[in-house]
Amino acid sequence: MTSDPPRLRADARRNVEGIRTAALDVFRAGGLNSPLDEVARAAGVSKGTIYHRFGGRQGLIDSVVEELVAERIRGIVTSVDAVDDPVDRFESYLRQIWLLQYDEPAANDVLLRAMPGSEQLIALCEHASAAAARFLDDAQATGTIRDDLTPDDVHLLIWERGIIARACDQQHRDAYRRSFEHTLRGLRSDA
Amino acid sequence: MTSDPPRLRADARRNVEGIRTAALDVFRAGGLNSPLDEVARAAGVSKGTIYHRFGGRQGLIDSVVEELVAERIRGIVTSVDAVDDPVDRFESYLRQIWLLQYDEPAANDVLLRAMPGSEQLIALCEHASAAAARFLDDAQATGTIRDDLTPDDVHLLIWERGIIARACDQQHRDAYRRSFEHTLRGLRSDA
DNA sequence: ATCGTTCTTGACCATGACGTCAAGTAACGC
DNA sequence: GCGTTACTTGACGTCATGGTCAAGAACGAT
Repeated sequence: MTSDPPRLRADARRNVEGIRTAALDVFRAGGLNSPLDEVARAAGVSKGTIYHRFGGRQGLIDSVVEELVAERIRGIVTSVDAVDDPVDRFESYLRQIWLLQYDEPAANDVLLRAMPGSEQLIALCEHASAAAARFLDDAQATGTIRDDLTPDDVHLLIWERGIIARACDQQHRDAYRRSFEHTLRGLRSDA
Repeated sequence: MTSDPPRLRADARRNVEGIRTAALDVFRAGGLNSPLDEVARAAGVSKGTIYHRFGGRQGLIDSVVEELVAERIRGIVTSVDAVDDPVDRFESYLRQIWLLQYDEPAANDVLLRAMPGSEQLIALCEHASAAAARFLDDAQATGTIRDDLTPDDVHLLIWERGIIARACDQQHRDAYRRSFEHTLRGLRSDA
């Protein structure tokens, strides 16, 4: 199972590992569009090696994205799942996703991107979407959250926050939070 | 007054005009970051001429920005000024600015940018900011708009919308409107 | 019509990214 | 140890942008 393809030579294996590690660091810090040269430098390897081993950016992303963000997103879903009040649950889901988008450019890229890649990622996104729809539904049932709100709206709100978060070097976290609280309030039913 | 600097040669005058016109078109369609080569092509002139005549992008912008957006922004302020109800006035100001940002990339760039330039532009922005502050204040006086809202918040809301509008090729106008209505609702006082 | 001056041109350099490949290097099997 | 083959390298090609400048073209004063 480790040696499906004939098995790599020792230096190759070493490099693959080094590159993955470097990619985790670099992508974590700068998002999935960080220059590959930077990853190469961080791995102490030449750009060519990355292309040779991973086929290019997409291959590299596929190979690390799971480890990069899956846990974070799944963590949010399960931790939010434990919240009792349906409205709190819905709102804290959004808050946490929004903050994740601000704090982790890579996760944001994943949430934003048209999801080019891996099976697991698609599953992950569906997991999150399904959870979001569930949270929304429960919250609407209490009458506190507007019932003209659709899962697509939620999607859109996340997308928009992602776009804003990408420009975050120009905005402080507090301002970011303050402003999404406005939006959040707007999702509640009218008096 | 027309001939403060010694007066240009005929071809130069012709080109300056052509470039300004082309810049209006190009910037209108693609925002203030459109490649200067595109402006040059549209003006039937070489890139060098633009640099020679306007000193670069900033100079060119300075020379057309007034004509490009001032009227739109002033128009919004005065038209909104005529609205009776203070809350309507405030909200329709935001709606109109936000739509302007969607519809006119160049205006959006002006609203977004740290305002590098011209005197008149600074005056224009202060005019708009002052109006916004006034609208906010009046609206808050009615008790319908949250009174913890500051002019800075309004600024921020406009900035954020601008960032989103920049990515608008990926979003329909209706979705854009729908989502800013959520935010708008969130600016009202709690029951 | 001529000539000095003003203007314009487009080829040129720079930057920063992606992506490729011939040639050199190092691991592995024997 | 040594040859074979897998691996790596880094120089190179490309594209899209911003920006410059010497040399040639156009103007207009005389």
